[in-house]
Amino acid sequence: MSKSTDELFKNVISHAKEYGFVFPSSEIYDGLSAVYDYGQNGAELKNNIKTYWWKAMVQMHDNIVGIDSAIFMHPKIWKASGHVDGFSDPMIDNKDSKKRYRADQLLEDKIDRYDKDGKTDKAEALQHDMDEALKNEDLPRLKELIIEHDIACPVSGTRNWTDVRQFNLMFSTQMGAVADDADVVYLRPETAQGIFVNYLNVQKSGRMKIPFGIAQIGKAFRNEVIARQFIIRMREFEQMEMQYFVRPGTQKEWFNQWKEARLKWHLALGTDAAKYRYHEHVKLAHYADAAFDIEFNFPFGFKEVEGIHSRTDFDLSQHQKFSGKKLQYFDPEVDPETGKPYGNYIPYVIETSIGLDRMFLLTMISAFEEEDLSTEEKQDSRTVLRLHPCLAPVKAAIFPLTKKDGLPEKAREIMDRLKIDFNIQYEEKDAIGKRYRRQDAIGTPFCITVDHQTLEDDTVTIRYRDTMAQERVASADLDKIIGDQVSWRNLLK
RNA sequence: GCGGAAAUAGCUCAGCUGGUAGAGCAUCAGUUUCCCAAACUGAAGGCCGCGGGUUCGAAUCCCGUUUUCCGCUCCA
Repeated sequence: MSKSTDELFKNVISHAKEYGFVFPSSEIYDGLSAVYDYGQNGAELKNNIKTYWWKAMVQMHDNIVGIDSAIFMHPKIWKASGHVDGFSDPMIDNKDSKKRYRADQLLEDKIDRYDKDGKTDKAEALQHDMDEALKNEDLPRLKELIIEHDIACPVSGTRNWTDVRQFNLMFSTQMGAVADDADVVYLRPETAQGIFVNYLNVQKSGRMKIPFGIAQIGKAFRNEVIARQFIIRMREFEQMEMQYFVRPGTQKEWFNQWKEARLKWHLALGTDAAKYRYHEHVKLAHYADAAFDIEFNFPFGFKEVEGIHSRTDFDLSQHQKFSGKKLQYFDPEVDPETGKPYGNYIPYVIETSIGLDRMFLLTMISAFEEEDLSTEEKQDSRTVLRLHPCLAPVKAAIFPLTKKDGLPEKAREIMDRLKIDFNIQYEEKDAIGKRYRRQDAIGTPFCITVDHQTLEDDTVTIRYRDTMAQERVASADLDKIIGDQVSWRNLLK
């Protein structure tokens, strides 16, 4: 990280706290690791990002509907999805090289080596012992096996191992008042499964025809081994996901379509296109047949903001298997090749999954500017958030030029009218210039000033955040001027 | 989880070799000004992250701990 981008990131974090966007959680108790709260302006900005996404995905597509599923789900769901097995690994660290390994993989490697050396009996014995230990979740036994079979760290070559520890990335809690193993439930580690298990409900009650999508915005929880870089990786985070159900064989086509549509959604906000890139997954997860990330160039490098994954029929098939309920779809459309309907099948799924908190940070970083306004006479600068007007927490601020002569009353009158449609702030404290700068800092696109002339002819000055230019307009026109700029039409058309 | 660095007012930071806390900005009240960081007067705000220890005395030295940042590591 270069010095200037490092500075930028630090400044954005300070700014986010100072102006009520993001606070460390439980700060008066020293904070809670990797958990953050959204403040008064942050909550508005986040809600606006959600609205933009929801409108673009649900409202603009007549074949996509939105749901809101519970965070608690049947524990079997996480067996079916692979999270119980895939999200909890026995790990061991080498104290010399500081490298961490999956204990079972170290043993697997050893088994392979035994096989290669022709020591098949040893290989079989170890395989048996390991399977036994894994089945019983006997972690100390796994370490014994590593010691017994003289396994050394591939990096340091030493046998100086820590104990084997279980890393489970899912948070668990008990359901029901009596603590009992049988009642363990997990906090969902992704929102997608809430969509998959409701796929049939939505399809039937909404009479959805393939292709169709189900969208959801919601919290997910992961007990990350390490969670850092501000709100990039949090233990509690929010996802905006859409699962698009398609006929098998057409997934490639839809995958490409969504890949492009999603990048377009990002770029519509006016963010520098050069900051974005696609990243193709070379090593695919077990459920996917194609995967692209949309990455953004954060001050600390390119990071995933959104993933577009072709998930095949893996999830629905798994749920059909584990639940015993048929999750197939009857497609009455005629296949031109066979002349018969496509009939019953389990749909394939294209997933678009965006991290809301990352999107929030991306938006803050892109908008943040420390602008030098110095002239020959005096030094001057301002901090301005160049947020898209649709996303700005406060749409307009209303100032009486002075605190007397009836100007505050007039200003309040205009505010009372505008606040029905827009989030408006009123300020009369301090000099006008200072009030402008305060609004710049939270990204308010318009400042409206009521002066003595307003009392005579009902005109006001409107000052634009980005250019700092002022214009005198009729107060009656404000609704339209602001309305045009903050209309979702600007992003969705 | 390992290694390194840091933590002092809302923010940015100063505080020397130990002697019970300071600046700028921000906040609040008032006076004055009135279209781009104005001035003046006053006020509030800190158990110096937390807990131990050394000492007559600790923001300062030592140990532990929490949180944050950086590098590994991890990342469905």
